[in-house]
Amino acid sequence: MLGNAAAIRSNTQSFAKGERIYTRNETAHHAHAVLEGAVRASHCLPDGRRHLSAFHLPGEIFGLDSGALRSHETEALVKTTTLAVRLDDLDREAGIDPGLAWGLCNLVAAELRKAREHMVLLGRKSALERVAAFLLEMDRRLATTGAMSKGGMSLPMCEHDMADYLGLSSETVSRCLTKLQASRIIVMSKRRTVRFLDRAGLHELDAS
Amino acid sequence: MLGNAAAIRSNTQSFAKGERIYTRNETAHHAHAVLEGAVRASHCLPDGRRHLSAFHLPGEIFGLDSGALRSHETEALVKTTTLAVRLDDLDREAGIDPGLAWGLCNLVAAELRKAREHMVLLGRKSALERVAAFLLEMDRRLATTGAMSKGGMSLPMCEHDMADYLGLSSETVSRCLTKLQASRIIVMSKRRTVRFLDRAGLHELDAS
DNA sequence: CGGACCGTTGAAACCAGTCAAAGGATGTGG
DNA sequence: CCACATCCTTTGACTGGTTTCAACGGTCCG
Repeated sequence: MLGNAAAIRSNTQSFAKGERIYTRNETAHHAHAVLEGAVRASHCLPDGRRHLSAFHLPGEIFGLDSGALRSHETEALVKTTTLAVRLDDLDREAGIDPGLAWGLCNLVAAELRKAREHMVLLGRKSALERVAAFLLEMDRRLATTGAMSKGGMSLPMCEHDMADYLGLSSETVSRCLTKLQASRIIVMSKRRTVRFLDRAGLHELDAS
Repeated sequence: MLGNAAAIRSNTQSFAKGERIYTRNETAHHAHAVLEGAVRASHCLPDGRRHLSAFHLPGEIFGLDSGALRSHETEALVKTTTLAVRLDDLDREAGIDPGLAWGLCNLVAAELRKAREHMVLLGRKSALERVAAFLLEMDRRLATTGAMSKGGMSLPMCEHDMADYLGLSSETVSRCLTKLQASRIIVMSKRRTVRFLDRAGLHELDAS
């Protein structure tokens, strides 16, 4: 979807675990398509409170939602490679190629729908509902990648990141995961590895 | 911005207070530019909990963020007129006119940035911070319209709608507004009419 | 082997939700 | 123009889900 047009320069970039990809208020140079790994987009309040507005997983795109300056910062959660596309090329080509511009518009619109859905979670769901919804979301989005083995789904983020994505404290996330295991709805054999025992039960808890 | 191209049919539509503009799961036919009035976008959970993902005010656009089917419903808060643009025309013209497609893409991207900022509010701010942020947001967005008279800013939505937008209960919104008045930061002379006494104090409470 | 990070669990405090009641505003129809 | 019903707003008392604080064991990595 990105980088098909000949006049758009792209290159793969690699980021180590924890490495910053871009920072708030920095000039935006590239959009990225995640090839491998995982990325978090974080917003901080002056007093240090943090919120993650998105995770970006393989096959997904980020860094398009920019004015001239970045509104948030992004970091690699694990070793990550992206296909980086120069925004000035994209801007120029999108001004010429309507198919490209319209395709990008629909990508961003889909992103907006997801964001609005997440707002409902943040505004109206209980802690257990949020965690259940999160697991189902990750299951869906990781399904296409190598993160699903027979042992279960391997999550790339720590519980603190989940908490900041879900508007909870990390302790509450831990308690919810413990409760889901006690209810025989999931099992976590290894750290960050989740297997569903009762998917219908999860959907019921999700409440959406 | 919308409807400039000759081949795009548009017409003004009028909606009474409380009238539905479109419903969830309905086929999307039009995008709208608000000419006058105000619109709420609402999402409901199966058990009746409601969340408002956006208010749309004069000069703003909504209904672009759609796949084939609407993901949420929209209603007029007060008597509202919109410029309605046929989505099939838009789709066809955007496939031809790159300037149009790219302009729409940037509109949607701006919408996405606003949505992500609102997530921070929903995920990490206290009730008082949310209400303070809301008042400042409305002040900014209503500044261009006739909603600002010498008596203050006239809000088009009730406190229940504010609550569902901010992820609070309407009682909590009422208590926060009362507290802001007791602190001499705002005054509400008439229902839904707010005047700022201490704008710096509001920004301080907002915490962003 | 040591240290930082991660995850778990318990106890206590607190913020916001819920329930309830009452008064005020708005709009309708007689 | 008034009577009445409905919706909106405010306020109090209580409840409870989540956060906070703290401590501990486990894991990963240098």
